Amino acid sequence: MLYWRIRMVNIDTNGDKIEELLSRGVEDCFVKEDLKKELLSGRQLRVKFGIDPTGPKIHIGRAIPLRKLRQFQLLGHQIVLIIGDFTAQIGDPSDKLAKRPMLTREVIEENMRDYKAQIGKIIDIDKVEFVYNSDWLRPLGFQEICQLAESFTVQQMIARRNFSERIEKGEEVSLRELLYPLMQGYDSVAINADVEIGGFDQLFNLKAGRYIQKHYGKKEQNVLTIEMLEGTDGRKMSTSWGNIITIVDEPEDMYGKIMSLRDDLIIKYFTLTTDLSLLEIMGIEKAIKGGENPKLHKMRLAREIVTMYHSEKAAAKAEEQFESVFAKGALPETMIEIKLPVLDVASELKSLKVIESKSEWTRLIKENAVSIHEGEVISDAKWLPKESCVLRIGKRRFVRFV
RNA sequence: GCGUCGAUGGUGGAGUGGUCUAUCACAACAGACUGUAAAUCUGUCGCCUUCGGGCUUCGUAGGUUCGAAUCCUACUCGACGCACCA
Repeated sequence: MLYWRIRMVNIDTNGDKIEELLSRGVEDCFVKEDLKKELLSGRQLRVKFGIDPTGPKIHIGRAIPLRKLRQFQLLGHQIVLIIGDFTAQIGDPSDKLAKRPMLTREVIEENMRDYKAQIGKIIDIDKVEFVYNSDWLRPLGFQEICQLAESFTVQQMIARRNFSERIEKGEEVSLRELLYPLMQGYDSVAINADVEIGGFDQLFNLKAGRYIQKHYGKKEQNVLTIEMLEGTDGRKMSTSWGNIITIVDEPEDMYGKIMSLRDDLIIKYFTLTTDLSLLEIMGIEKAIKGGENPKLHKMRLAREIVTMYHSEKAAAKAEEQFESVFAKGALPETMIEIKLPVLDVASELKSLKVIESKSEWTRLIKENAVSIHEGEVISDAKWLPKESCVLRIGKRRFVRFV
């Protein structure tokens, strides 16, 4: 009896939580008042988020919108994740000033494989509705597409910045790219979205959803754009810069990367990537401004993040190792080993890729960068180890002779 | 198809006949300092070396010249314009 009750959900309408949901890490909220009203109404909202299945690894920047979804989920709202398998094949012009190549079906499948396991670290996957937008986009015929295209004028479309810029510069903008926002907007119609979340670069696409929903006689979705997070060195996050932290990084690795974060980003990282209360974060900010050692707070940040994606235990262990290796200069647990009768250290190291060339070796020697662990500095490029020992090159490279 | 312009070290980007391993910035590496792999400062940053020096780089292949990243020719790739579609 009363089976349907099982499906009913309690919606949390706590005003403070809603306020935080609407502001923390949020770049822009459109229409804020309406969304607030909806959240307070006690109705379960359908929250849309599009997953671009091109990037297989989730880094902590990409995790921010997911964490925002989590907040919605904790209040009891329904998350709908749209796997953009169809749109990804078309290619999104959003943040790229260049055209993107079409992706093959196989590549998308490949990318999607461990995606779900990753997002499961952040949101409760069992409560999430997963949909593929090829389900409704692929069957559309030309007639329907024309009807859809009726929702936008060319003027509206080319007013978009990264189209207009390219047109001005005389670069080409393919018709296909103009179609992209229509498809993403149509997704909102297909799933009856009440709210859509996206990065700030998605603003145009998100708002397109509103036009298109209206065109189809539906209520317009509210839009929440999320702040972008800089990489550990302060530049834009990018795999090729090597400044990203993925949520599947090993604990030690994750911890170390966070410790190399620039001091001025500590507060932003706390705000966007942890669950610490805003009050507490303000306290930290004040403490650092008051001259407290930022290192301590950065360690706290590293602990929080590692705990979130691994465990408290892993975080403690990572911290311990970090302290012993970097702060106290102890040896790492594993290092490259070379069997002892060695005739030429430089070429040996070169073949093991410890150094790039013999010239580099000569330079390192000149810079007093090579030493026997807890022993003398080596100043002769032709030095040979007589007995087992550990060679330290710079701060981070260690080689053991056995 | 025709035409114009461009291609330089991990990246961006100078250099238009010799003084060019090639300005500069970023990245990277090392040293000092420290609060950590942060910040800052200093140095290094093609390869090999008996440390004297030697050798090799500027899209590819030739050519001119005593001498080329720099001039000429061909080719490859890229950007743009024009033509075709009408």
